[in-house]
Amino acid sequence: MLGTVAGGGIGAVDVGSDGATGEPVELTLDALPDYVRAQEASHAPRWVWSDSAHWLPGLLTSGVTVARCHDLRLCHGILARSAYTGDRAPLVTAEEWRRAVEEPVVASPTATLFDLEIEHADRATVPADLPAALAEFARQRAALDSSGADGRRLRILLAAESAGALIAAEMRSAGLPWSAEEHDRLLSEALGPRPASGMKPAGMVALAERIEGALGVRGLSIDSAPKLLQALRGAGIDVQSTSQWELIEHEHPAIAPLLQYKKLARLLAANGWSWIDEWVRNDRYRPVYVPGGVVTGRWASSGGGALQIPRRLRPAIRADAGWTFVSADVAQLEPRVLAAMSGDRAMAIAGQGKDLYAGIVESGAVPSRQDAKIAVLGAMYGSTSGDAGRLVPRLRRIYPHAMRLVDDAAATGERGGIVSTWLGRSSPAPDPEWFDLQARAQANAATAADESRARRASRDHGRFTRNFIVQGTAAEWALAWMADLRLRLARFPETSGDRAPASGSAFERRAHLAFFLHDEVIIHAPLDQAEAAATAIRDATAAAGRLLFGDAPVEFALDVVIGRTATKE
DNA sequence: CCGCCCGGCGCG
DNA sequence: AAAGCGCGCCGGGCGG
Repeated sequence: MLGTVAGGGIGAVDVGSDGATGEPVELTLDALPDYVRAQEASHAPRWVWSDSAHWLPGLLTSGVTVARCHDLRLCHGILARSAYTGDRAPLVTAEEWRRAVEEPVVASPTATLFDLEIEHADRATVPADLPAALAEFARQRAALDSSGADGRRLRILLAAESAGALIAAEMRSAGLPWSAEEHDRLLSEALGPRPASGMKPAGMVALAERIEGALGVRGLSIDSAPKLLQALRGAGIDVQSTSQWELIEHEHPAIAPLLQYKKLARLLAANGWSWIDEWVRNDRYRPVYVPGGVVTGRWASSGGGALQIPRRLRPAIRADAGWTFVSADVAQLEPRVLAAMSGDRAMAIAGQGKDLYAGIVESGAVPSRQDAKIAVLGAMYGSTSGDAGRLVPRLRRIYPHAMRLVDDAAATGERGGIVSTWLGRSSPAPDPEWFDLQARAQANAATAADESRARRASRDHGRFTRNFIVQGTAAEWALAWMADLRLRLARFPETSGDRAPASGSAFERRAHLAFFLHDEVIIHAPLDQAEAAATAIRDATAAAGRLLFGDAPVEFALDVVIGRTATKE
């Protein structure tokens, strides 16, 4: 247990596995890293602290890593909302911890970008002092004890969520190896050489001229959607918006250069040269990962768009000399998770082997792989029209258990109810306006418009809860996967080879996690540890499946690639 | 001038 | 004009 004490020092208390607390120790901030290092060496406790994002960056900067923690902020967020929690009342009424449920922490990227001092991570989030931490930990233990058999799943979820907080901080500390040179080369190839600041790259200027010529307009502001729309319509192109999926339907000489222009404009704005200047230092990109930042339990990110790096820039992810990447992604994670949680044997069998969609085609449900994909995504997202609307009912016949689970989740959501993931992360209730809308539609004075608005809101929320249980369970599977993998990698020997100067912590001197994207990890590994890291990923995949779903016959198929650039496919 | 919303598009 | 979930970020445009 770690917390601040009056006067600005640090207080620490040993917490036994039975929850018994020992004598408090008082430390100065400077003495903290050595204290934590010593505790790790002697008995590797599970550190209980207010907020990993508060405590860990400074420790990592000092070269200290911790094996396990219990993150009170993240765990409060789960327990205070979970339908699995027996008695939530004491947590819900703990006012000072409410932010943990209401708003995920988004660190200020500018404040913490290259300076991982503890002071900078000290944002107003949840209480960081020792008495508050002790009180909250006691509430959380009591909440778990009141949860009966569901407590087992919640405990797994809390451990996985807390491990995710460690991984997020460690990955930020390590950074993603990134070649600014390769990035610049890719940009120049697409856009032309870097222009003076404020100027458009030559590639975009040339396309703009072609677009103006084709539309018969001079001085068009292509970047202004209203002006562009007006110009398109003026040229006889009957569109309602300027989005690419609508433009692509029309035949006109302006369309091709316009679509190309939009691609380049996006690349320049989101990941152009100023992105490199802002986010890449010493061959490292250091995004802020936000564990639990999405209601479903997925991570969010803040700063540089870490979870939206375009595929075409993947070649800029470049391992250090003497190192390589081991990249792995899970094929069709979400449908596999759905098969497991619903106990749908037929769907599980379709997923035996690499490609679940091919298995669905073999089952005879649909004629082609593309149809299988549309049908499965449609089932999980709640599509009712188009190809998906036609294909989903076939799935309902062949995989009744899987479909029943998501259909029930949707029905619950349409009524304003709450659904939960496999391990017990629960969906937020609709806001009061939603219930107002439903009540108004039920009233005697309700108009047809009231009823249709209410029905639409109801369906919208049903699609949200339908997807919530699958996306959320996939997210906790991924957390369990990474948590297991992280501890396997931590047992690798430290490499004796040369290392880039950016390295600070011990975990960076062996194979370590460098990137995570929902169903995909990238490990940065010394060349001689790459094969072992690949094995660790495969072992972690099996372990995560067992931890969540026991002996259910579901396979989680992996694509593993070893190489110095982290390209996919 | 600032904050906010929104269209649009990148990722899963 | 998206059908069909979850995000973050950008620039334009608007209201204050």
